[in-house]
Amino acid sequence: MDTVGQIIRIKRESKGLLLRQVAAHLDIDQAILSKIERNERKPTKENIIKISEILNLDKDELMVQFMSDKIAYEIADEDCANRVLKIAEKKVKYLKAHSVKN
Amino acid sequence: MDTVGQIIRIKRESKGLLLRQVAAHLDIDQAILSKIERNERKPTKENIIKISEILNLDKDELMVQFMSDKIAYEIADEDCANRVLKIAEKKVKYLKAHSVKN
DNA sequence: ATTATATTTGACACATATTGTCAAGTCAAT
DNA sequence: ATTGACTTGACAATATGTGTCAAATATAAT
Repeated sequence: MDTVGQIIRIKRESKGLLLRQVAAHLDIDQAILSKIERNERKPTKENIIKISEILNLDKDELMVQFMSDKIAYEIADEDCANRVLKIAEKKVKYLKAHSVKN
Repeated sequence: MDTVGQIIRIKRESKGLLLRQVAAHLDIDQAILSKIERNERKPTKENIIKISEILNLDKDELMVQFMSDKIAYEIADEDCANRVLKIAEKKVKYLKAHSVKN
């Protein structure tokens, strides 16, 4: 089960890029990127987009990993976690069906 | 599709309690409770616990509604929302299986 | 062993979001 | 018009998120 951080680090290293180089493209300090890769900090959506650009990762896929990470950590300690996800699914369906269209 | 706010308001009224009375038990201003019931503000977990106490609502059930609300609103606008939930489910399973036992 | 380079760490600053208070406003029933 | 319940919006306090910076710690080359 890969975390977003692991995915990023492995890909960055496989491309032979330095923290400094990738961080420059994200316009953040390399310290933050270091922490993101070790799951000590969470990336912003902007970070995810820029990272997928420079590392040739699929943006949508990385975003899915990012958001599912976030949700999983949010509820993993609850014993009713699965019920929460089931009901959230229903609510998403409902919201999508009833939201104002763009 | 009921929101947490609706559930609370209906139960409070069925018990003939005033905002003021319930809010006092939660130790918050009634203005907040009013907003919570109209889904203008989100309750904290503490709020949820206290509310379930005074209104004789099932705490776990209310918590499930609360958290699923939160997650649903978080991701409803994403077109990959369902994939996110599916993968979050896997990650929860993984985290539960590998977490340090209490 | 010294130097050079890459990464990690932690203290701090700043911005934004959350959570609450308060007082004035609306609304319905006398 | 007064009262009681609720709502609203401006504000304050606090917590959380996002980033910088410089020092500490690897890692690798000479």
